[in-house]
Amino acid sequence: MTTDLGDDPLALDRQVCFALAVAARSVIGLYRPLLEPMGLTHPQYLVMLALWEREPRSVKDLSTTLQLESATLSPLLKRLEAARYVTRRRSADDERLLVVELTDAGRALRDEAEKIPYAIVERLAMPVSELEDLHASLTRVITAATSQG
Amino acid sequence: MTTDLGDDPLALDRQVCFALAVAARSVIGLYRPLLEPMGLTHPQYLVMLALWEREPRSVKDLSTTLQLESATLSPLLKRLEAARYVTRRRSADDERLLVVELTDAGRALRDEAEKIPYAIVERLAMPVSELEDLHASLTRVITAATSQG
DNA sequence: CCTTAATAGTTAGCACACTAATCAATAGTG
DNA sequence: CACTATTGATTAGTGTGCTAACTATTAAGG
Repeated sequence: MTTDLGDDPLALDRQVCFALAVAARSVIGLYRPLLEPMGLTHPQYLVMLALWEREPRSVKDLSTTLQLESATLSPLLKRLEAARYVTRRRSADDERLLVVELTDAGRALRDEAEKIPYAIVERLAMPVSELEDLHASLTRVITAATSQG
Repeated sequence: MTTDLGDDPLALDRQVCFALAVAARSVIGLYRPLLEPMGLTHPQYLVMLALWEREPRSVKDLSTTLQLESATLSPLLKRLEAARYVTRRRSADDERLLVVELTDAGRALRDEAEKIPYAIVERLAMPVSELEDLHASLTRVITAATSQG
């Protein structure tokens, strides 16, 4: 028994993957002008969010938390280090681990960043409840897609 | 009056942008093993979907439809041409326009692609109704984010 | 111990995706 | 008709994001 996806399963305007890709790019585009004065890209912002929550963290820890390959994080973290927002050093306990820590400048950036979520919600001009519904729905998709892709 | 976003507006697990980015990457990752035997990446697949719907299309047309910059599409279309799935030629009416058309091989690929949506829905193991809700929700976000970002 | 396997990061290479700059063709205006 | 602005596409440069191959460290087994 196959699922019924209508007469044209390849119709572009029905593809969830297309809507996901466009929505992600659109929303990230909303962050661009807000992050640019802080000298951050969106993925760098996500790393900073993780570090503002808990610090220090290893690359492995960031990789698990942000669902990014260490191959992606490596150069990104080097750019954050060049921007003087983080430091990178090997752990004394386990020299395989690279420990990422915020600098004072990186910690100070948090105050500035506090404004961003409000600015985004304002620009989206959507009820917060609908954003919460969307978030819950996305979480279910992530679980489904990563459980045994 | 400011919107109430709770006690920590920067909490990673509440960021819709984070959920959007992870969901998009996760779902696109689901397509990878299905598209790889066809020699397509996910953005290339979206271009093919657009062309299977209507053909020929200019780069400008694809740019509007897929919400991608022509700077992104230019090299992508050259790769699709190298793979013998499309042809590229200047329009006779308006030589600014580059006309993209499917080859026979590109058109034939559609039969193979028909299976993909069903394979994805099966892998996601989510009710189609919930995917439809998500799609509607994403469409509203896209409208909100692109209306006057 | 010593070999072997597992783990953590880095590097290289490919493919988006964006901005900015450029170029050619067309459209609009005096 | 000539001048200018607009439009459509390409190129260059930066920054993800992936896989695969590699190095170094640690853990596990005989």
